[in-house]
Amino acid sequence: MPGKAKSRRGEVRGEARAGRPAAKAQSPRRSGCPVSISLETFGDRWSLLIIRDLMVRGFRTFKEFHDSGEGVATNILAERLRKLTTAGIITAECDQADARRINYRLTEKGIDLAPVLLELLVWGARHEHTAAPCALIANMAENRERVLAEVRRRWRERDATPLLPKFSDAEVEGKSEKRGRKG
Amino acid sequence: MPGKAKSRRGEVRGEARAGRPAAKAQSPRRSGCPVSISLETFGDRWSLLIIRDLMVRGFRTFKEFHDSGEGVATNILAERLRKLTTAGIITAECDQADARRINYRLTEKGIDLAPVLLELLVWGARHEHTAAPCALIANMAENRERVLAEVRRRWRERDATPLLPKFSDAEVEGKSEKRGRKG
DNA sequence: TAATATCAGTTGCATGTTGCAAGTGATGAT
DNA sequence: ATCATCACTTGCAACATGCAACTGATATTA
Repeated sequence: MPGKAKSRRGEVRGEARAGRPAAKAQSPRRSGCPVSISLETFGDRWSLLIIRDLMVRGFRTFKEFHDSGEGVATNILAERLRKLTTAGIITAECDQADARRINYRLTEKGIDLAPVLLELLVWGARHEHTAAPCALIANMAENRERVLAEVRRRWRERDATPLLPKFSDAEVEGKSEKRGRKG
Repeated sequence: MPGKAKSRRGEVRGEARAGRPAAKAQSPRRSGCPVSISLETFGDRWSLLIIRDLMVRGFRTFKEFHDSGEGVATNILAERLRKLTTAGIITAECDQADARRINYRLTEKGIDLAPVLLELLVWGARHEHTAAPCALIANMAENRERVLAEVRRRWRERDATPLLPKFSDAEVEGKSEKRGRKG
């Protein structure tokens, strides 16, 4: 079972420190705003990249996430998978064919993050230098409903075919200025 | 001018450490994925909350952000405002009527994050215990285009009327289980 | 004009988080 | 039996965060 830590530092802490992000549900210092609460649940970089990889790359396992090219540390990856499982955004199940492996999957709650990921994708491709093909992203931006429906269909049917490839790292430098980009 | 630090720790660092999120544009370890790059630009919790406050609460000043009820530290707030300015997501201009104040504003690039924030809001209200009125969020979810158009209109016309109130902290506990929520 | 308050930060330091690299235990392949 | 693989755990160094006090500039008040 993932995340079965023998002990955790800070576990015996008293009251949560004022101002520190309330990672635990019972922390008393928490805004009631849905955006704030969402960010507490999954808002860190690595969690969102795990969700991305599950959603659009068809990844399922710890090793696939680790080899995504983003440079995540194994202890952080393990910790995020545990947190996302606890939050009910993903599930973990042992691979029947290979007991070493754990297969992760988005839950209903998790797949509902598809619109968030799609908007991040569209924004990033429009405003930053990326390795994403312009035509591909433009098409996704024009057909949001269709893309989201397809994301959901692949999730429902456990179809691991990637919706997006792994974008090369090396292509980012040297791309021309984006149209309309300011600042 | 905001963020004009006398000195910054880490500024004389050599090569960026492998695996550390590439906060600087020239870092060599960066995925080409738009989602990953977006998260590097503004993906941390406090940055997103600043953008939220500019976008839907009509906040403009350092003090307003600080008093948002989220518990942000002043050094972190100052740092995030500087980074968001550098990234071209917000601008800072001195208040003509009061030279002590700096008024922050979303840029074109920044207001384009409205769909991301709206999806976070909708997801959070649907899947977590929040203090947001259900009818209000349901209405926003049903009329995404209209809400986004209104967000843009208020931005364009520098209309600081809040689109959303500050949700109380105290209401989060004790709300009934959300419909359809699992985990 | 002097005293006080406000604004936007800065600072030093303690604490928490992140990430490296080595390592572990269970399992599968040879 | 040996080796490789998978999903982690571990100890520790480096970095990030946040507290509380503080600063300089500016506005308000007496």
